[in-house]
Amino acid sequence: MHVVLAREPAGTVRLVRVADDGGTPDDAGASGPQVVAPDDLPAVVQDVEASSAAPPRWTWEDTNRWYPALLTAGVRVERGHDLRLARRILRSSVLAAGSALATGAPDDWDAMTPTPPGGAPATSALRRPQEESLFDLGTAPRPRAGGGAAAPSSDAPPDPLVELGAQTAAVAGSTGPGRLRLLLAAESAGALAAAEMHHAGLPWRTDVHDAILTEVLGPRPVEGRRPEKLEALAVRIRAALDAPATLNPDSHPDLLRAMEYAGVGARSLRKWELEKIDHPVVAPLLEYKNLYRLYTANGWSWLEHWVRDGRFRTDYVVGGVVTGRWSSSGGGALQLPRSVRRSVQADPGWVLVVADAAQLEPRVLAGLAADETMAAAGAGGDLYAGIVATGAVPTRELAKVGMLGAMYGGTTGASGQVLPRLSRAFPRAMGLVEDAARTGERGGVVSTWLGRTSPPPGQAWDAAQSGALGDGAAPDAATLARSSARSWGRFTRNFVVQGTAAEWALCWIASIRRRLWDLPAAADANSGPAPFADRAHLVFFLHDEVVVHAPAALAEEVAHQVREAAVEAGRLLFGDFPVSFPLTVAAVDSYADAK
DNA sequence: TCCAGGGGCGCG
DNA sequence: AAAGCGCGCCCCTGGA
Repeated sequence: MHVVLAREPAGTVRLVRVADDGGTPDDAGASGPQVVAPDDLPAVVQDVEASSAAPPRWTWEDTNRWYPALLTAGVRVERGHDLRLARRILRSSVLAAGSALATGAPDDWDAMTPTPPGGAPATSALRRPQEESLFDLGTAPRPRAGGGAAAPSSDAPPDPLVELGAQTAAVAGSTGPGRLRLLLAAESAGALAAAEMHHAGLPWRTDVHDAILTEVLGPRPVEGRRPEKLEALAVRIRAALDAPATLNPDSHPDLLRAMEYAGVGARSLRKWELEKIDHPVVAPLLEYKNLYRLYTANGWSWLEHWVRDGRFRTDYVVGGVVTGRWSSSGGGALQLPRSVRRSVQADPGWVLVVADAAQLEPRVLAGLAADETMAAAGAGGDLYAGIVATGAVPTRELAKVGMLGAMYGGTTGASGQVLPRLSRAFPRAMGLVEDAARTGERGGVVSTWLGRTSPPPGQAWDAAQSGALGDGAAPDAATLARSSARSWGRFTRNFVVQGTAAEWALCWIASIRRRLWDLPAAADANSGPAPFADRAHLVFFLHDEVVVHAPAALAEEVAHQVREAAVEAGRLLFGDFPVSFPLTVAAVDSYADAK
């Protein structure tokens, strides 16, 4: 059953129960719309959640518009339906292509911008790029505006009841109602998990982070100056180039000019290119770039702006990537460099259970393509070793680069060379990605296993294709057409794999959060705010990897549940097809100690 | 003074 | 242009 939350003009909230088939629920009893004041909502939600035989699907226009305030009040819900996310999927899915929802003109739902966690409406005008540069006032990655359990804003979207009806009809009339239902449920569960992870935050030891920075960069400098290790390297760079003290190593044009003058022979400042060059400037320059990156991206300024009260919080953007992966906004949460992961530490008496899915994408491809040979190669735990064991390729490294090339569209080097052998050994899996590539090259769309569909190429792509037509077309027009066609083919090739892997990961995380909630609360443990203060809970999610913060006594049980969740995710997607999804799981004090 | 874009690198 | 997918975010530059 759905419980739809609708904001009324008076500021009150109306709860309307809707059966899963779109009708009126037959457990009439207490049903009928219920109107509550916003302040009373958490208690009402809690009550419904506790008294229902099967937990209802809380249905709202945007999870972040409602759920953060519930969490702040200590209320957690089991299931949700995020209308905004669901609509985005249904509008473009080929499975629901004929539905009224998909064929209708764009409306306010399509124009909706996601609400950041904390509930404040997104006011894009407030978001401005950085206004200070590194050495005048110090880097300032800007935290989001907002925060606090703001009342839902007044720019109400159209009626959520109407929208739910349209979505239910679109799914029911689709060519894959089961798949779409699972996809929408998983996407919505992801939205709940994302809000919960924002609420809980990732445990972050400021003192440990500071110690790392001080060791690598030297003490924190006063504003406007480089850290001493960086400054020393700048001096060495200038010396190696015989350049004046005015040479600013942060200025690429300056640096390239000085390097050209010194006869270094580099065309760019990319790391891989510098590494090929034999010149005294290379070593200090590479080290400078390395430390500079740490200083600017994850230095003291980052720490000040993104870590509060021992927790790092980012805005997870569910479905922020076209393929269905999440992105994040704030703090570069999905790019935390290994060098600072030591700072992620469990609270005293707690542990971090870190799990990642081994070779997720090729395994997903095996399931997608129903390639039993490839699935069997993965049965032993190391898919690449399994591929070697079939005799398809001689080494694990070749198996790995070959599979990556197949999924990304690589054609050159070792990965291109082993492709024919992989195609012979695994015709179904290789055939599936090849078909996806051909479809993209023609300008077509492809879909993930559960029905998320790729966007069609844009106007520039169309123009490039038609530009190559006709006798008068310039030769480079044909080149452009071919290269953009191939490029789009690489995108669609990867879309089916990356997107289905994201679906597996959503099912995994959905299962994990449900299982964790079923574990016993720890009587004497206290970590962070309710409702997770005494319970194991998710604190980080990175495409194919999760971190759970758990009372130490529950470490083994959590690890077990995380593994069971992976099995469940595999079943949800691929039923009895014998593809396995093994995990690497570690219970550690510090994130740096995993794997 | 503002801001889009280039170059670069972190993560999966 | 590394050899190919998907991102966020840093700095600086240079034109408006």
